[in-house]
Amino acid sequence: MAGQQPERKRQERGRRRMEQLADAAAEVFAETGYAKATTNAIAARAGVSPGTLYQFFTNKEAIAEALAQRYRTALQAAHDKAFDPGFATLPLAELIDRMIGPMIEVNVANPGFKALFNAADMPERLAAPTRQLHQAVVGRIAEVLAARAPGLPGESVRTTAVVATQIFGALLNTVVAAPEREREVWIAELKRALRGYLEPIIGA
Amino acid sequence: MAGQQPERKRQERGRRRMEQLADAAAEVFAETGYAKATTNAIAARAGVSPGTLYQFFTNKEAIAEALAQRYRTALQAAHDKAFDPGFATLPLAELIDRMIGPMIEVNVANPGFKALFNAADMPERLAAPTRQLHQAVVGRIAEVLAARAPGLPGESVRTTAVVATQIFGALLNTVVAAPEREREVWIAELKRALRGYLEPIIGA
DNA sequence: CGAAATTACGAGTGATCGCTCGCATTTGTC
DNA sequence: GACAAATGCGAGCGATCACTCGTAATTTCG
Repeated sequence: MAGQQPERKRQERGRRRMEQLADAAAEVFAETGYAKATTNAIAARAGVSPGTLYQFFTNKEAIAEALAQRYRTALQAAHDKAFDPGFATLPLAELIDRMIGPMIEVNVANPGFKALFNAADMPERLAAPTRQLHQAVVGRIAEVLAARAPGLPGESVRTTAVVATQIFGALLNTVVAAPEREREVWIAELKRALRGYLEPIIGA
Repeated sequence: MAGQQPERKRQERGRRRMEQLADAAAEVFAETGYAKATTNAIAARAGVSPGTLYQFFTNKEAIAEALAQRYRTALQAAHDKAFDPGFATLPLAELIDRMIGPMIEVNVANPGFKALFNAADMPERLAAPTRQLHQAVVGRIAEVLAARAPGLPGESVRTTAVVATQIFGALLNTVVAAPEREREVWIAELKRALRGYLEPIIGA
C-alpha cells in the first residue's frame, strides 16, 4: 500500500547519521510525546541542521516509522525467545521466569517505546502494527494456557490471557521506570503477581 | 503562583455553555490527545464559534484545567467512599469489592480522563496534581495493608501497595473500554487478580 | 422601555513548525 | 586531479492553529 521511496544509495557516514537521528528522535519523542516533538528539535538533538534530517527521512512520520521498525524487530526477537516450545512442561513459576525475561530486556533497552506507540497522538498508521503484534502475543499466551489447563473453557482462556498481559504490561512500566538497582525487586513482584493470578486458574 | 483571573459574572446560559464546552473538550481530547486537539474543533463540537469559547476560557490549557478539576473532584469523592474505615475488618474479598466499586464507577463515568492526564503531551502543570492524588491513594492503600498485616516490613508494604494499584489501573482500562455487557466479566477478573496477588501476602 | 452587562459571532493576526531549496562541502571512483 | 554522487547547511516558505477584535444579538434589571 504505502510505497517505499526509491531510497538513494547511502554511504557509511549516511547510515551513521540515520542512527543518530533515530536515537535523537527516540529521546525527544519520549520527552514531549509525538505531536509536540518538533523536527527541528530532533535535528538539533542529533547535532545536525533541519535540512540534513530531511536528507534521510521524507517527513516526521518516517522518523517514527523507523523507530517502530526498530521496536517491532526487537519485540519479535524477544517473543521468539519467550515462546520457546521447550518451556511447555516447566512448572508455572519457572515458565513465567523464562517468558518475561526477554520481554523485560527488550523494553529496558528501548525505554519509552511502549508508551510512544500506545499514545493517542501517534498516527494510527504507526500505532496499528504494534497493536497487532500485541494481539498476537495474547493469542500465543492463550495457547500456552489452553495446553496447561485443558479443562478451561475457551472463553476463560482468552480472558485469562488478556488479563495476564495487562498485569505484565502495567508492571513492566514500573520495572522500566525504576532505577537499575531497584529493578530486581519489581521484577520479583511482577512474577509474584502473575503467579498469584494464574496459579488458582491453571495450577502450578 | 498562577493567579485566577477575576472571573466575570456568569449568567445561567453562560454556565451551561461552559459545561457544553467542557463536554466537547473531553470528547475531542479523548479522540486526538491534548496536543493534537484544536480549540476550533472543540468549539465546533460544542456548536459555538471560536470567539465564544474564549469568552469562557482564557486559553486551551484552561479548558483542560476545568476537566482536571472535574476529574479530581469526582476522584476525591470516590476515594472517600473507597476508604471507609468501616471496611477495616472485612474479609479480603469483600474489602476489594467495596474499595474498587467507587473507583470503577468514577472512571466509567469519565472515560478517557485517566489516559488524558497521564499522557506525555499534557502540560506538566495539569498532570502533576492528578499524579499527586494517585500517590496519596497508594499511601492510603499502604496504610490498609499495614493494618491487616502487622508483621510485613514497611518496605514490602509500600511495594505491595504500588503493585496493587498498578494491577488495578491496568485492568481498569480494560473495564472502562469494554462494552457495557462485558463489564461484569472483567470486573470479576480484576478482583480475582487482586485477590491472587494480595492473599499470599496479607492473608484473607 | 432603556442602559449596562453578558453572550455570540467569525474573519483575521501572529507565531510556530513541518518542510524546501539553493548552494557549499565531503567522499568515492577513475 | 577531475567529476559525480552523497552529505550538509540554514534561511525562509506555506500551512496550521491558538487566540483577538470589532461588532451584533440577547439577557438582566431599574
